[in-house]
Amino acid sequence: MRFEPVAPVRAYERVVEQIEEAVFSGRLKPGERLPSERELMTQFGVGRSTVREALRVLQAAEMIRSRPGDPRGPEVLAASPAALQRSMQRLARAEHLGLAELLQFRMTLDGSAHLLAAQLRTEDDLAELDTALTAMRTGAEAGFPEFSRADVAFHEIIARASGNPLLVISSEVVRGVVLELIEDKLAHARNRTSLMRSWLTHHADVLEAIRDADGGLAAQLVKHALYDNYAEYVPTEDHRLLTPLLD
Amino acid sequence: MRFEPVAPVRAYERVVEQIEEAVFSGRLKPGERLPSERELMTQFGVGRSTVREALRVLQAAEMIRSRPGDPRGPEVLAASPAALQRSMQRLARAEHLGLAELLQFRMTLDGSAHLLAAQLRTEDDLAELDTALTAMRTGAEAGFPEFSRADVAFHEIIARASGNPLLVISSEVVRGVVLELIEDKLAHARNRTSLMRSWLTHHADVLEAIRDADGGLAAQLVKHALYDNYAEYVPTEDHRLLTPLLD
DNA sequence: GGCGGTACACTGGTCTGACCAGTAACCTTC
DNA sequence: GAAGGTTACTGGTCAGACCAGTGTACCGCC
Repeated sequence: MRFEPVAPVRAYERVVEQIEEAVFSGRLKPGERLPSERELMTQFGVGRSTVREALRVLQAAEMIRSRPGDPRGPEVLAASPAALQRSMQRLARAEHLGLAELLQFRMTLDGSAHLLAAQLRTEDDLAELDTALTAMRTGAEAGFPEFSRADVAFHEIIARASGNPLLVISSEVVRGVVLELIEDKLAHARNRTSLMRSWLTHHADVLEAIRDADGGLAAQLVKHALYDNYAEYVPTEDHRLLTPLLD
Repeated sequence: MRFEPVAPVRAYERVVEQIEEAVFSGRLKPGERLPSERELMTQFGVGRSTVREALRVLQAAEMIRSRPGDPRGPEVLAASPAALQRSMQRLARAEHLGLAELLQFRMTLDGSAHLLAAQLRTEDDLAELDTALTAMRTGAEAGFPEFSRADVAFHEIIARASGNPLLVISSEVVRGVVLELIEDKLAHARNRTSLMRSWLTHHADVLEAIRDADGGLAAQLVKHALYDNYAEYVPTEDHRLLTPLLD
């Protein structure tokens, strides 16, 4: 017979639990409001500092948002990958994750997303991808930020067509972390224009493959595209991490 | 010319930023201690409640841990995927992620990990996998928890051999979320023994494939193993999400 | 009656000061 | 030197206060 170590339960933790439970169970829907801190403090029977620490934790988890002066109280937020993204960013910084690892991971995720998307895509998805591609073409002339937005949209449609929200979120998260790592290198206009041109042709090919329901090809294309466009920023000794994914 | 929306910067946020920066830059290493709350409050020039809210945020991010009474102060923790796991768990609950999506994601991750591991594995990795497999054999007779531990170790060695910490962490996280979802269904001893037997033979095959550096085969095997063992818990209408990954 | 502006009640953010239970190191005692 | 008690400090919690800011209801003006 073995015993478990006991950990004292803090008051603010129990407050967090109750509010969390209310949100997860659906009793509190996004957009609805929590009672004010002073009201919560009487309902929970704790001091205001305890309530506030609980709200801070929930706010760090991106579950609520409070604004001073708003008489309606703290707002319950819709679930978002923002907290996940922050956790991953912190981990990437703390573990000193290199571009190679991130790129490897993104090639994996995007490859699978494309594979699945090619086999599960509907006609609506194809139409959306068409409009996203033309948006990229016009965006390329308007400037890098516009192009980038259209590019993100294209990727997101594919990830969504894969039927897996986790793929959508993870690619988005990793994409953000990667861009944060190399954004200074992308600052030069020369790199940008060649990058945009390259991505445009690649995306057209990918769309073709997805239309043909050729998942293997689509996955190949996107992995090669990522490699071709970003490998130059990866230390040469790390290339061996990437190449196995290309066959 | 466009303007950015301004958001007031809270005092506790600036405290968080400074401590975070000290940890990320390496000035504060894991195991080291922060000054006490009362000391921090004079150093930052803020009240104790502000310091405490900042520490709460950092604690929610799994960066520090504080224990009442410890005169050495709050402890700086090593980077861990715990926060990531919590974020993903919350997201899974809030988005009502089903077993199908989670399993699809895990098949993707583990497949890639096996593919990479087969091509990048060293002799040491193979030796470790050998011992892990025998540990599973003996663990299977000792009981489910022991077996489960050895099983996790096996997966972790493979993930580590893939050279990608993100794969290690993500599989671990998703694995945890999946198990939480079906743990009640695994409670029956009958299910457990057949599960253990099934995993043992599968793992032996996988080890073979990895030894032969046949990444494609290893990936196939693990995806099929996951499908065979868990698909029964997936609603039939969601099977179409999984099957495209099996070819 | 419609419309602007103002007053007010209330919000969250922060600070101060206090008390408690618990820890770990020190210091006594044998 | 070991055992046990003392003590100075820790984090957890509460109470009460002040401030800048917000949304609304009200009121006077046109």
